[in-house]
Amino acid sequence: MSPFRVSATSSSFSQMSPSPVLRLVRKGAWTQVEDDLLKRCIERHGVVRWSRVPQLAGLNRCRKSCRLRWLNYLDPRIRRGQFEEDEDDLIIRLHKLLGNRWSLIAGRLPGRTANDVKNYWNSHLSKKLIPQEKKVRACPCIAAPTRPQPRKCSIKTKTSVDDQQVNMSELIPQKKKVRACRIIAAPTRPQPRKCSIETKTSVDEQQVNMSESRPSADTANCAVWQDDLGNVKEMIEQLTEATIPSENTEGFAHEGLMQDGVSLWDNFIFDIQLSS
DNA sequence: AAGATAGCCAACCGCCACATT
DNA sequence: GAATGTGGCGGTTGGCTATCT
Repeated sequence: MSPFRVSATSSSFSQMSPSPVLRLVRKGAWTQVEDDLLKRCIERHGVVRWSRVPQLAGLNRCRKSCRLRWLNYLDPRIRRGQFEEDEDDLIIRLHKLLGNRWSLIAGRLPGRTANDVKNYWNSHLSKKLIPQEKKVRACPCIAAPTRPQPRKCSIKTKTSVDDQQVNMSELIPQKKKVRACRIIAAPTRPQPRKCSIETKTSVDEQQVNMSESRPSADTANCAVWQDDLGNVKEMIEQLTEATIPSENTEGFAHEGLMQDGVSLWDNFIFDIQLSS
């Protein structure tokens, strides 16, 4: 496969050249030279607008590629190497609470990136847990969706659509499918973004819609999970304090949970309170 | 030794929320 | 309010490597 592809996204045009001209953007594995250029650029300018980085660094890469490379590989704070047992344990427990919110989970693991955690989960931990999960699923009272799944609602058909998505599509008119899926998923997840007044309102609306569109059994399960989340902040603090020394979590890890001076956990709890 | 298969992981893609124009 | 730009996220892909037959 050629390392060059025609970028068809509008963002790729704008970030690479002032005029929206179709051009080739390099893709695929990064070379040492590219790494060096990107590193030097970040060292010199700091993390400025990612859209400017390719130009500043002299890289023929899109902004997303640069950002990803930095965040997942070049950032000196990244810890490489084997996951330790306590990290395994923490990931498993956090995943139980948060689902596939990899960035949040990674935020509690100093030096680990969301991509690392996700890959590690998919290749190691999920397999480890399959036998346990089967046991749980065998019990009808705790069956399947004890919590709504995080967003995964593209109209695009997939080969492996799980039962839940099928049910959902039956409940929701085709036209509203995409939006409605988000509505169902949203209140169950910590919102990593700033919580504006509009956002709060929309969460409230989401709640209403959720109760309209969800089958009663699911609603009951939702309620169970919300109860479960009642002490989530406390639980996670206990989890991380027990596993990761606090001085480690203060710096890198905690940064991941802060946005514009607002703790994501506070938003998370706020959203949970809204939805209960 | 060689081909097939499985596992890992870096990178890409599509989507979304928010900010700005 | 609509259009556009941007940053960020989770899911998925594809290439490389290790292991198996």
